[in-house]
Amino acid sequence: MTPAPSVGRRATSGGRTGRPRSPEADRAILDATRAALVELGWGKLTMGDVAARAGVAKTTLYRRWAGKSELVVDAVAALFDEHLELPDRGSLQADIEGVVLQFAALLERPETKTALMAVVAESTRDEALRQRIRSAIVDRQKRLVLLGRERAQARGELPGEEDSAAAARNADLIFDVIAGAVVHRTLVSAEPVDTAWAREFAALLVAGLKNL
Amino acid sequence: MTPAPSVGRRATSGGRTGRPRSPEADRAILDATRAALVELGWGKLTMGDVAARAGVAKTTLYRRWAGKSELVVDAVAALFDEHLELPDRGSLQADIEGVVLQFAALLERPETKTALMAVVAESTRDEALRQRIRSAIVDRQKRLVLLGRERAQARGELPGEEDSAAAARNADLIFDVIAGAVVHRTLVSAEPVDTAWAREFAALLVAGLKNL
DNA sequence: CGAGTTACGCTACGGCTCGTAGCGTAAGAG
DNA sequence: CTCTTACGCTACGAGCCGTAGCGTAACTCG
Repeated sequence: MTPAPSVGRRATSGGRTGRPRSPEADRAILDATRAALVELGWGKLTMGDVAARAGVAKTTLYRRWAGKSELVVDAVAALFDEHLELPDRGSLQADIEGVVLQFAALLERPETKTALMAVVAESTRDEALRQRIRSAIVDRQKRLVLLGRERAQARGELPGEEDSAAAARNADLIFDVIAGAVVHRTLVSAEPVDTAWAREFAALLVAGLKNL
Repeated sequence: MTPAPSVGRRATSGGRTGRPRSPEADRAILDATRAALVELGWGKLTMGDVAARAGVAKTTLYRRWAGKSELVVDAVAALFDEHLELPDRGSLQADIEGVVLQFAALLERPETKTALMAVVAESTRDEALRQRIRSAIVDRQKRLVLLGRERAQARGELPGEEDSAAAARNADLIFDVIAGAVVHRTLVSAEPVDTAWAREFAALLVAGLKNL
């Protein structure tokens, strides 16, 4: 959980004087942002519109977020916080299917569908935004991959790694394969990620991992 | 090759009367679009700026393309036309490495890097744009996958498919895995796709395909 | 060659969004 | 009660959008 999505941070109850920022405003703004994404999509979403929906002055938005990209990242990051977990389903194959379906469920929401690619595109020219996306969204996803591999190794399905650098590289590879495939299927091919697809994909990946 | 990137088509030399559209203008506009993408990125690229660079009136752009998205799709599609091929490297593993490096080389160009994700994001709310991207870019990529699989089957590295519907599903799966992984590695993880990564990825995929 | 048709360049425009400044007011801390 | 910071509101210059209108250029057909 991000305690304060603001740009200039403050300790929540630590010494700082003056009027505190309204937490209700934060919630209202992020809710309004998600609603606007659903109705308008990334392209037609404007700061003024979000402010109006949230019942807040436009200047208040700019006091907390540098622009549309940062605002939207925080708005969708909250969804990732709420909906990402990895229950132990007993086998590597089943765990992968689970995480795939979970990624897909998030990506198929109209809010995230229209927003994620857009902010990533922006981030190719904005290193700070890239870092924000990484810490707010990407790293949270990657944790599931690391957890899944640990479990598989504990079950004896996968060998433990000798070299820790190679282990890290391998985790990055697996992460790019899983997340990339789901994203590409959903947004580029525009085909649904259903249980059948998840099963075939997981089978392919497990076969690869066990026979490397 | 797209003979005419215009919206309203005309037969090139067929009966139509009136002044023909200037092919030099087309080239100049698409060149200017790519140059503007390199310098400004998707977000700050404007139609007026492209028109000025191309030495063309802004109205001329709008006579041919409905908007920024369509223009950029055609501009980057030309790059895919020029740089996509699949020389036979003798093995499935080597062919995959080749196609991965080729995708990556395209994605790492500043023009495509900033533009591809952006237009895909737009396309989630614009079916016509989605089709344009599909026919101008995605289908061209997918051909390489189909070709690579045929070769592998001819070499005896992969079994021939029994069910043609299953074969098509499988090709889609492989395509999403390859393209998705490369895109995710390049744009989200922002790590380079070098020969080492390509080798590891190809090894993983080949192991999966052979042991399904 | 002349008439018809389409493309082009140019100018101008209303409309929208951006991001900021300035002001008076509200809400906590000491 | 005073200090400090957040808030709402208004207003603004700037930039871009997409289109209309006009005169001119290029090509086809009779």
